[in-house]
Amino acid sequence: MTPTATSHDTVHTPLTAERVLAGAIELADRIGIEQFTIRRLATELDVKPMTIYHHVPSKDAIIDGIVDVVFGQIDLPPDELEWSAAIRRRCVSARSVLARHPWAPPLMESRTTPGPATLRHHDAVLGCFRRGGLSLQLTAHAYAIIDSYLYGFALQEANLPFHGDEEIAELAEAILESFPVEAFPHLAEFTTQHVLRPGYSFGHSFEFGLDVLLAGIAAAQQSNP
Amino acid sequence: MTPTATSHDTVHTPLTAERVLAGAIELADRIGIEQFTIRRLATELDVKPMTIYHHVPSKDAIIDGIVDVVFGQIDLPPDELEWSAAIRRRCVSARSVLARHPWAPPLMESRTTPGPATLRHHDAVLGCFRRGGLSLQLTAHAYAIIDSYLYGFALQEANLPFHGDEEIAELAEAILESFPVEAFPHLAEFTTQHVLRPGYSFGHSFEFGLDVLLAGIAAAQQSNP
DNA sequence: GCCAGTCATCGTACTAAGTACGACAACGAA
DNA sequence: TTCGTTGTCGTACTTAGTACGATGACTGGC
Repeated sequence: MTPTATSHDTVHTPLTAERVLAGAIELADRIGIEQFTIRRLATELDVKPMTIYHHVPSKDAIIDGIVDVVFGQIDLPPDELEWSAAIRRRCVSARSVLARHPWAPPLMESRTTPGPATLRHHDAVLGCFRRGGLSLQLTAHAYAIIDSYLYGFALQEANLPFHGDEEIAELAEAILESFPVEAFPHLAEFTTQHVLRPGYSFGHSFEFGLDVLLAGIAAAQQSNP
Repeated sequence: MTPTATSHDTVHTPLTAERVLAGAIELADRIGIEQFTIRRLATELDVKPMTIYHHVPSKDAIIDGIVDVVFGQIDLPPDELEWSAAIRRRCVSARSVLARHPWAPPLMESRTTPGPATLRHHDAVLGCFRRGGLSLQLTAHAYAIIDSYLYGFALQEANLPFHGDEEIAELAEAILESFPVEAFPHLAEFTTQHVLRPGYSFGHSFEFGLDVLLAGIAAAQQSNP
């Protein structure tokens, strides 16, 4: 580290809050939120740790910020579609966004200071239900159950400890070997006869459940006009 | 701190792994998982930090352990009930358990080394679906969507930043004041016309959504025998 | 072209937390 | 009594968040 800049270094454009957040997301995606530290982020951004604090006030503010960025990545329900189709689109988009950021699901609903993209997102979803003719009461139920399902599915999907057919087989065998088959017969059956069969994918259930919920909301709307 | 034991101290029964886990749950319930540290737990248990490591190998093992304890607190689906009623009971029980332990929802599905109560729980739920006559395929969908909904709801409920009518009003006003009403009209309407009305409770939506999902699964069972 | 002020960057250091290592004391069995 | 066993703890190392203040580069006004 000579005091004069090493000549081969490309001149860095000054760090900004946006670059900090973008780097934070990239790092969290790669190593997980547990391993995510200011020091590692600094290395990633090619600066020293304290430099980061000139652009964001704290690690917590970074978490707030990246959650808002993720909200911004989710497609809003398109105005031109009928409400249930629009919400469906938004949910499918959200699931794919949350799958790209496995650290996000537990955090999306835990921030007490929502950012602008978060507010815009909630406003758009509420507006979609209302334009579809749902009462405030039913809108509340609908939003609560749809998002519960969405975040819960994303949470489970993000925590699947495998990402391919080989890994799933390894893990399943490890768990199965940890207890006698007679102790948990249904778990053993389910694992060997279904999960380990080719073609199994947890994600296949997503649209099934989503459509059940949307149909249930639509039915409630009919029966209570 | 004289080296000889102060005479008025009641003699401590020796610490055990169970007492460590029980204390950990109590502490996490009280101060949250973020604030939960080995050092604080030691103070709580009236021992020094390193004593804890004679009964559990690491903080991570404590997390594994308390998650398993929480699984053990959830009622299993009763054998004598029809499958959907039995699953319903189990879900209602789970929701109330998870509400008592707000730190738990994000962790329940993220452990790679499930404990005995966790395995027993999953085995019982799978067995309930199978005894009800659901195919393995439908059982997989059913379990995935029911648990997504359950954990998602618990996650949202655990993260509600208010716990009474006054707090909710405070927070809502703080959020509403942070932006012009015209910017997010639906959010403003929803908050002032519904959330702030007496009698609103997020939790009221739980059984509505749960019943929609159970009915959807039953319908799928009929149409594909 | 010079200078003072501004601003991004960073070095140092403090505090909190997880936990490895080994000392020590209390207690039971030989 | 003695020795081993077992639970308890003191010390200390490492990693992490971040407060404080210094430093160097860059800028607008002269």
